[in-house]
Formats: sequence, C-alpha cells, structure tokens
Amino acid sequence: MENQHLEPMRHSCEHVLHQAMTDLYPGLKRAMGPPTEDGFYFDFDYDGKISEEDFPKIEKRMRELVNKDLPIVKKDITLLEAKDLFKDNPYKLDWVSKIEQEDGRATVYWTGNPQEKGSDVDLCKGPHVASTGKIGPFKLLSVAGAYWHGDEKNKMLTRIYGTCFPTKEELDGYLKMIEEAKKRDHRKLGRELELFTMNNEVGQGITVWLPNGSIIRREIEDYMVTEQIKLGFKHVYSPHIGQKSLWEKSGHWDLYREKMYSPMDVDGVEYLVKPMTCPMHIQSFEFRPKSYRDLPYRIAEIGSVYRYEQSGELAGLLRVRAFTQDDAHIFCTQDQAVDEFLSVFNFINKLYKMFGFKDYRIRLGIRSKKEKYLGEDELWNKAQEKAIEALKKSGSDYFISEGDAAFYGPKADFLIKDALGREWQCGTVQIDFMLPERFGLKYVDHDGKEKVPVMIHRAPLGSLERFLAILIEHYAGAFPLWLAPVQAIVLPISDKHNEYGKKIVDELIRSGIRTGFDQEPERIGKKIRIATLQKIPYMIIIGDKEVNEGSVSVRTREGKDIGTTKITEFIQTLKNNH
RNA sequence: GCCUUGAUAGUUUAGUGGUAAAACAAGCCCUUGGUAAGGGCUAGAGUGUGGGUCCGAUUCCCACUCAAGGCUCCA
Repeated sequence: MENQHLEPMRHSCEHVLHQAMTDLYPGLKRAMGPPTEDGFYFDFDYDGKISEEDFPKIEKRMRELVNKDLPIVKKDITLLEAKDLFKDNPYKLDWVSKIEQEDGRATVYWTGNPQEKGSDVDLCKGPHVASTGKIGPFKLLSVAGAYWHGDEKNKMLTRIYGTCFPTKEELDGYLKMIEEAKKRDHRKLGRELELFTMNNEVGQGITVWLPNGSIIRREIEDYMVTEQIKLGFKHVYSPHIGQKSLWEKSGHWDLYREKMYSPMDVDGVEYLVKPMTCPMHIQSFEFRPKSYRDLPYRIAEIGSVYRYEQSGELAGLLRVRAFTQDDAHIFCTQDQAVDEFLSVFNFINKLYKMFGFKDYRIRLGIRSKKEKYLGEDELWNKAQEKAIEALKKSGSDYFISEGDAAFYGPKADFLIKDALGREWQCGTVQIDFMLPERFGLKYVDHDGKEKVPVMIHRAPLGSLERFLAILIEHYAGAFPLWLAPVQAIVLPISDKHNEYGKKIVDELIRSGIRTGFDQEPERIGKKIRIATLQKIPYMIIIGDKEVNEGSVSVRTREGKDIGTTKITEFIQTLKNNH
C-alpha cells in the first residue's frame, strides 16, 4: 500500500462504480464513497434490491467506462452552484451544508467532458487519477447495509465494497490472501482442532469450551495468575449474580442498562447476572478500613461477565454474550496512578511480545461532547492528563480517539488484528475517579485524614474468548509447545510396537507432557498426516529399530526429522523448551 | 437491531418439482506397512423450524431461527 497512486486510483475506481450504477439504476441517489485501506466502497440510496448477483453487470459497465479512458477533471465551484447542481440529492446537499460550516470551498470532479452527454459530476475533494484509463484491475466484493453517517437513527443505505490494484497480479494476490486467511479462521480451526463449540442449543454468543480449548485457556489463565501475583496482585473469586443495587450504585445501571440481562426476582429483591466485576472487587477494598500503607491495593480475577450484545454484532469468539476477563482493579492514591498505569502498560506490552504480536495499536479514548459520562470536568481533565503522562512515559505510540472513553474515565485500549486484518480491542486500561466517589471509598492518609482513592480498571488480554480467537488465527492453530493441547504423540509403526509405545507414553505423561497415542492399525504415513493436521508439535515414531535400541525417533509438525534419541533426553529437551 | 447472502449425514460438498449422492470422519474386516491419505464392507441425513402453493416440495412462496460479511476508516 506504499503506492501513492493507489488511493487516488481506488477513489477514481469508486467514481467509475457510481457512474456505472447511475447508468444502470435510474433513481439511485449517491451518498458517498471513499477509498479505504483495502479498496473502496460506495454508499447509495436505492429503492430496488441490489445483490452480488448484479455484480457482473455492474463490472461490465465499469470496464466500458475504464476502456473509454475518460478524463477526470477537478473544478472549484461556489456553494450556490453546488446547491443548484445537487438540488435533487439530499445527501450531497448535506455535504454542501457541512462545507458551508467549514471552509466553504466546494470542489467537483467531472468524469468525461462536461459538455458531452453522459459525462458525470460528483461533489468530491479528490484527489483522482487523470483519466479512467489509469485505473487498474478491479473487483466488486460485497454488498452491505450502512447507516448514513454511521448513525442507526438515519436511513440505511446500500453499500458496495470493491477493490482495485495497479496490476492483475496484485489483485489476484489480494484475493488469494483473503482465501488463505479464511483457512485460519478461528471458527474453522476451533471445529477441526476441537477447541470449542457454539450452537443454538446452548444459545447465541455463548461458548462451550471443549477439552482441547480448555487446556489452552487454562494454561493462559494459570500464566496470568502467576505473573500477576508476582506483580503484587491478589487474586479473588466473585459470584456470577448479585443484587441490582450494586450496579445502580456504580452507575452502570443508568448508563449501561441496555447491555445487561433482565433482572431476576429473588425473594422480592432484584438480582442481575454480573455484567461487570467492579462492584465485587470494591467489596474487598471496603471490607475493612484501608490506610495509605495498603495502597496500591490490587485485586485481580479471571472473571466471567454476561452482556447483551445485539445479535448482528456477534462474531464467533470475537464477540460473545458470555465472556471471561483477566480483570483487575487497582485502588491507589492520585500520586501513584501514573506509575500504576505505566506498570500495567509495560505488563501488556511484555505479554503481547511473548505471544508474538507485532503490529497492535494503542488507542487513547477520551471524552467527546455528546456522549453520556459521569463526573465533573475537573476530574476528567485530571484523569486524561494522568493517562497521557503515563503513555508518554511508556514510550509507546498511541493515537487519540474522541468519544471512546469509558463513562467513568479515559482509557487506553490495545487493538490487535485478526486473520482478515480486522482490528479488535483486547487489552484495556482505564482510569476512574468516579466509582470511588460513588461508593464512598476512603483510605486514611499520613496526616490521619480520609481521602478518596483512584481506581484503575485493567484487563491485559481483555476477554479470554476474544484473545483466544485472535491467538488461534495468529498461530493458525499451531500453538507453541506450552499451549498445545497435545504436545507429543506416540506413533507405533505396527501393532507389535504398541507395547513399547505404551511405555514411552507412560513416561512422557509421568513427566507432565500432554501425550497422545495413535494405536490405529494404519500406516505410519497416515498417522503422521493425522498428527500433522492436528498440529501436534512432536511426533514420536516407534519401530523395530527404536524397540531394539530402546530409543525414539522424533519428527516435528513442520516436517523436520529431529533424529533418534533416548526418551529421557527428548523429555529434557521439551522441559528446556518450555 | 438493520442491510446482503446463506442453511442438505459429525465435517466438507453434490443434486433434483416425483421422495437424496459422494469424500473425509465413525464401526467392522483384510493388510503389520519406516516419515503427509493401503484396500473392502457397514451404518449414518429425509434436506434449520413452522406454514403455504401443488396430485406431489429438499427443490417454488411466506414467516421464524441460526450463521457469514457489513453497518469505523468522513464529498
């Protein structure tokens, strides 16, 4: 995507698309259409139905326009001219009035000679390529609905996605990359490797972990617990339900209600299925009076929460209705906040590095004017300052996003890409000056006076479900040794080697290695194929030679022959590797 | 939730307005074979659910359920 030509070309391709569609579908009203990271899209308002079946027809018309090599010419016009030119198109008029509020400079692009019939004009800032002939090979990809200005209160428009590349090879390469990415889809691998299941019998957006997936999850959970204890966190357990009043007090009920499941009546008192853990951890802090000596007080939990996500938003393990966070709340003094934030930040960077993520991004979500938030401006500004200070200290790159704050404070989110390049929010760190006040939290300071602590909410991996989804795709199912559900599998060459094989299996299991044993009356080639498809790191092959020598032959899932060795030596290698 | 598409054995797919085919997986048998699929046999779905049209529907129509992609990247 380093090609400077690429973006104008895609934008021009989008113009050709809307020109083609205006020709083919009378009455269609254009809304907008920008280039994107991977191609372009075009939003329009049309009463009839348009589906992917219509693509060949549209692409044919587009190709005709490209072949004509029509000039694409920029022209500055006045707002009056713009209003007249687009008087039949409410969407364009909307843009014109927006320009009016801003710099008042309207530009249009003509495709074809303005004097000639059939030439096309659109309100557009550009830039574009000089003529349609400069547009490379293109392809329309999908149809979707999209709300005007991304607001669901507005009318839903139709959107067509497409892409365009300088050469046929690059276009084919892109399409092939998408096909390849689909092979790594965590839903597909989840089924093939028997990691988890989600089905209608259990409910939408609810995960049932199968034995293999549970091993991976447990390894990660254990790692998180151990590492966090080293960092001074105390691990706790909280219940899955609690009185509704807890979340009324926290403010979640007022601002977050639509994400919660309906309250249930227990002996005339309303209870909620836990949508977030904060009020539970506050109980630990409140349990007895705290002094400044107790701070920072760090409470962590691998805690499940339940949230109502709109059905259309659910996506495999990436977006679910029941999920588990590697959650924690840090109660500290205002002076400690920056250091605590920084320490969490370093921990997350260390974790992601360990898993091999390289191109994740950090988004600092701050308050926007419109949304609903709790608290005074002064507190917000203070929190934002602390967050930025810590981010700067950490030396990491970040970008600011207005409107992405939590309702109680600014937050830093870690965004990781899935196989298809879509970004998902995983880790999160949030500064909160509100909940401590609402719960009346206090600690006794040096001077004997009561003060209100600051709370930091943080989840380095975010949700284990989502993180596992991304991890599955990241590793393409070939998990590193410590996470692999089966770490080694013993493959006897024939039945007569099963007995010796069993001894090897027992020895491996005794050494704490998750071991499989393939005793099927199949050929070794078949056994190797099955184990390879299951992405088992090590295959231990046993035949006459090994039985006679008392040795084992080892092959990796990558197809590398490690050679023959003693089983004790092999076990030692695995241990060192761990 | 809304837009587009889709739903056929455990999985991946084929197929037809006259009552469903294959591969892999599964079970059994033969083969005991040295680094990515040896061979045979058997069982397994009545085509997501409900309704309609029709002599007859898995195929056509409607509703529902579920799934996939999108609803952020600003003329």
